[in-house]
Amino acid sequence: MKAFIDYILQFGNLNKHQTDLIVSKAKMLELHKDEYFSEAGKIPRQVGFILEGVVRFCYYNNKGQEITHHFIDENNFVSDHQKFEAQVVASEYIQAVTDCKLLVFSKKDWDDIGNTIVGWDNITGLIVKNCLLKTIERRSPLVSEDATTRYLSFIEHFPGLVNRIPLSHIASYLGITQQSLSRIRKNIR
Amino acid sequence: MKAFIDYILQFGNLNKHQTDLIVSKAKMLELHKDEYFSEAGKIPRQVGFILEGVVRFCYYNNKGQEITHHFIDENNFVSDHQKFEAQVVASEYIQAVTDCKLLVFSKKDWDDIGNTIVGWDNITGLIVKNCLLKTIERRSPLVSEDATTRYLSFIEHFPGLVNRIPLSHIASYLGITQQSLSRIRKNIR
DNA sequence: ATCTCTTTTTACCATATGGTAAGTGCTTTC
DNA sequence: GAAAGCACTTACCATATGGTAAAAAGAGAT
Repeated sequence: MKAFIDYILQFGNLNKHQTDLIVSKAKMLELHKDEYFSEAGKIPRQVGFILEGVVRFCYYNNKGQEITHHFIDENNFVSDHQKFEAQVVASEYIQAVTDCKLLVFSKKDWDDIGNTIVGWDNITGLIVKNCLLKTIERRSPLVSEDATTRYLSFIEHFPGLVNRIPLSHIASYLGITQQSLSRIRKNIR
Repeated sequence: MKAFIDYILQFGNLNKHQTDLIVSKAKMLELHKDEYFSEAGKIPRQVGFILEGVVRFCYYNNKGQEITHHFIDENNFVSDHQKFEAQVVASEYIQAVTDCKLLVFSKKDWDDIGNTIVGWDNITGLIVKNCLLKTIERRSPLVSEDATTRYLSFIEHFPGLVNRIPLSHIASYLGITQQSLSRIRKNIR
């Protein structure tokens, strides 16, 4: 819980009274491996903060292939945020890659916090911007890299995740086949 | 100028008095093809709004290759925004791909607007978020697509830009060689 | 018009990656 | 302990893309 508050305080100042309010709204949610946090075709009902575990964002392209385009691990927010804020149906899945423990906030509680704490919208705005920027910094360079470099970039950007995520998901994230990634792993060692 | 105000009003309400203030701070800037709007190693001094023309964001990778990772055209803001807000040196270039006309704001004028207009930070926050999201939506899918699909995606996401941007820049953006792109163009028609 | 410079297209071969298929190893279940 | 189910690795061949080089096509200047 401290990690959660610390995370938020990076983006703005809040007093004890305010952080207590936030914490009081948080519910605990456990997800088993492969369970969904939110699903395509459904309205995202909550914002989460990962205490333990890893989730991935994925969608299906027009060939029916499942594309993983983002991973999130401990001490980060997880949310299909545009869709959550607008309360409209999502077009992608957020799925637990490992068993997970999260703090979650319902839309109502999230809005309550915003209506009570002056400056909360500002803080969450900064957090969202920060997450989007990190996503771009990780994903965008892959476009111009070859498969081996992509894998090395992945290791650099997600240190500690390589051994916790199935090879097939990493390959999908990197835009290569799992056979290719397996071959690359062999060549590297 | 109307297009500029209309753009801003998409993200929040402002009265005539407020929009007049904003307009009064805007300076006109013309860039010739290939001139830089901001440069790696220098602090970005201004935020721009493109009235005419196209710019690109590019950097050099560790092999010395120039990588174009973003295009911006008419009626959009252009800014190395993180670096501009923090007033720290940039690590990439923003260059005019065609002759350009822009409205620009110095850091001081930009801050003045923020200190005068209540809610301005909120509006600019939404604009930045919106731009980042668009960037991700355009760039991220390329990772998992083959060269032909990338080119078709480009045409879809940047309609009207294909004929205004040199082939080499588009190829770089798509992470393929210009020879490959030329071959793909031939195969498509 | 001619020349120069830039941009785009072709060609040829080398190579990385994909597709299909099978094999290995690990974990779970009964 | 055998069977079954996953995850990962290998192998083989087909193919898309890269690298090098040259030719063709445009654009601009004198």
